[in-house]
Amino acid sequence: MTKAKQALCLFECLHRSIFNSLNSTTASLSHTHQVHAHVLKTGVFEDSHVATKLLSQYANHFCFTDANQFLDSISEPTIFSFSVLIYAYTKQRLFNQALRVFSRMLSLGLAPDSHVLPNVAKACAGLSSLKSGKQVHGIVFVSGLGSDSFVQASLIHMYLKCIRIRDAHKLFDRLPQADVVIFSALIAGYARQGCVDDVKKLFKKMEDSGVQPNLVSWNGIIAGFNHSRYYEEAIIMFRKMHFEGFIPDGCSLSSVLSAVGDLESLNVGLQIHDHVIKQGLGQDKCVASSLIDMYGKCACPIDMSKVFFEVDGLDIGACNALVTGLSRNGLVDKALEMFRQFQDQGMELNIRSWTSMIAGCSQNGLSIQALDLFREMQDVGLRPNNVTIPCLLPACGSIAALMHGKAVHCYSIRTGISNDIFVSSALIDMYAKCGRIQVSRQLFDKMPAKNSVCWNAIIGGYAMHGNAKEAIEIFHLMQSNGQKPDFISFTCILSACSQAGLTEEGCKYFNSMSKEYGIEARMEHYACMVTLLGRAGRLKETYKMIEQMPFEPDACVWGALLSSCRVHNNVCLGEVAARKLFQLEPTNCGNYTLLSNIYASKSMWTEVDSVRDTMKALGLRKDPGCSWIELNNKMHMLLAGDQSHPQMSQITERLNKINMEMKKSGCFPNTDFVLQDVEEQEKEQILCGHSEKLAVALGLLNTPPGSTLQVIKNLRICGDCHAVIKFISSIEGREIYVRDTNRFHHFKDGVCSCGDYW
DNA sequence: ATAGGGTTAG
Repeated sequence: MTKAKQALCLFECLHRSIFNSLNSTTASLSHTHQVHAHVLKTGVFEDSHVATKLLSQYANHFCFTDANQFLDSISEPTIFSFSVLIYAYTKQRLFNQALRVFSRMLSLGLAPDSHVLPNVAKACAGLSSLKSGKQVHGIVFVSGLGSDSFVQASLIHMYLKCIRIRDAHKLFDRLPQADVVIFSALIAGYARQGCVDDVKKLFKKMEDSGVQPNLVSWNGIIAGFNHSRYYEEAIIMFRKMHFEGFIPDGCSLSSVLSAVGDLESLNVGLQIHDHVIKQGLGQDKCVASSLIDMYGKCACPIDMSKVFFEVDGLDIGACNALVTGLSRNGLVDKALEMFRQFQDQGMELNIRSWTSMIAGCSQNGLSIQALDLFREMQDVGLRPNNVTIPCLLPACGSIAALMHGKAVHCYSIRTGISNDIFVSSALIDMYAKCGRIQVSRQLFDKMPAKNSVCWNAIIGGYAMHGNAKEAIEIFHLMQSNGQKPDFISFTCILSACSQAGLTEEGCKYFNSMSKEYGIEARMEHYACMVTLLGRAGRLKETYKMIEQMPFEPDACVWGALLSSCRVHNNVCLGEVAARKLFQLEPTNCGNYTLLSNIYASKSMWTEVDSVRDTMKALGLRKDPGCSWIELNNKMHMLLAGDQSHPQMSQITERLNKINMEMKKSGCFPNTDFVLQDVEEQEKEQILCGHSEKLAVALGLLNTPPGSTLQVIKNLRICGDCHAVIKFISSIEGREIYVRDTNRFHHFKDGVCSCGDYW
């Protein structure tokens, strides 16, 4: 053998070993780089096999920059090279990039083959881009590859993902013969649309054509029904599959568990959990996530945590399910703790994680925290979407953070999600809670499509503002527009009637519920009726209604009665309601305070002391009155009697001045509202310290004359404060909105929108 | 190197 021949042989061996070393999918990145360098030196990269191998290695390592550079360096890239890159991009769900590579391939005049087209169709499906999908279909048509079964299946799949089930079916009907893969894809597509009958029909057709469904076919149906919220159907199919002798795998179990969770069927959930254990699928990430989700939805936080801690390693799905489940079960502090722990552990939290935590805070009264998290989320580079926004907005509404709410509204417009039905309903509610009912109405009128949530949002908004006329108008408009009222609509309309003192109207609507609409009254409707009748002073009638309720009244109903008794200072019924409430919610301070205030209004100081002693013995402290005002984008919180605000001396000075003015014009402080056994002068002092007055004074100090003020209070507005704020609105020429626990008070020119009825 | 099925935010 000549030396040259030996060298060539050696080179070939080397070449082959390099080639083989890249066969392993686990070849390290540095090794790939070494081979790349070697290949560049020796020039063998013109070998398309080596080029393909190198490209796929880079793709496996997510090194798309290197892969693209390499592709650029090849003088005459083959269709293989492009194919590999498109495949890798599709696999990484980087569909846009996959399509970009494909169009580059086309521009070089390379004709697509039956291998690359399915991946391209898959990228279109992944993007749900019907436009690109149709283009690919056109290319398939021109290329004459339309009869390739892989290509056909991928096109059908693309149309299904783009919710073009008819187009998919058209292609399907043209197939000479469909195999199990095609049937399964189409059936799953129908299930995703919730077309129960079509699924059954196709299933029969499949069996008639002699095609046997397999596990994947069943899983597609179960997942599809779960996706389209046909939860019962999903469970029925799971049972059927089991009955047919298929052993459910991780895919079947995760889908069916999700459906079980939404139905809150704990017993079924427990059975399926047994199944999971039997199959040894406890470590499957998706199964674990849906188990956690299921226990969370079935109000079993302990079992939920157990599943979470039994899974090895952290999985984003499981973490998100845990955070959601904890908040859902009122353990929002624990949820926050876990959320921070995940962050500390370097977990890469996604938009769902943040949205879930924001929703948890928002729904559990932690409004400020929700707003902080929203900011923090954007700081780490995540963009809120059409789910995040409706989760955050209730927090803005709850503390009347109008500036934040407006910013979120602008963001929704910029990102094109403001027409989303959930987003716009949440905006309507937020503006109403921030006192801007006219803005709510404008948004409502502009909505292109409305569901009951939107109608209820605007009716509820009007109710909160005491605009019963508008609320009733919309309630009827809703029906003439073909939208049937649901039980929430009635809660809104009843509360509107009760705010406005429309007692007879309210009774009429209440009676029509079951008679005309077939909606049985729920707890919240009875609570509204108690408020409605109670406020009108018809306390005996109210009590009779409670006694005749078809189910056991809850604390809301008794609480409504107790509040009415406080309004009319009815000791006898108040004691009855309070006794019930002390049993139902022994740690709710508000109930003790109300009873004590009823006694105090009748100067029954011994009884007042006795209630106070009970509270002390239970370790309870009265909820302090608390008001908020948003000034220059910052929320200020003022507590009754609290002196700690930096502008407190100015506040006091301003209030004293107003007091003098009032006395001059013949108005004196109404010390009946001080429910303590103290001297008259001290009573005046106490009234001056009420949080709503402090907040209004702070607003006067920090805003230009004539501008509108808005205050929210955690308790019902005090009668003296109501009188003082009316006076302020007149002498200062200001519109002042005060939202208390029940409704809005709109003070203008010395009168209040509630007509002094609240 | 190519086609069908999974979970976790409102």
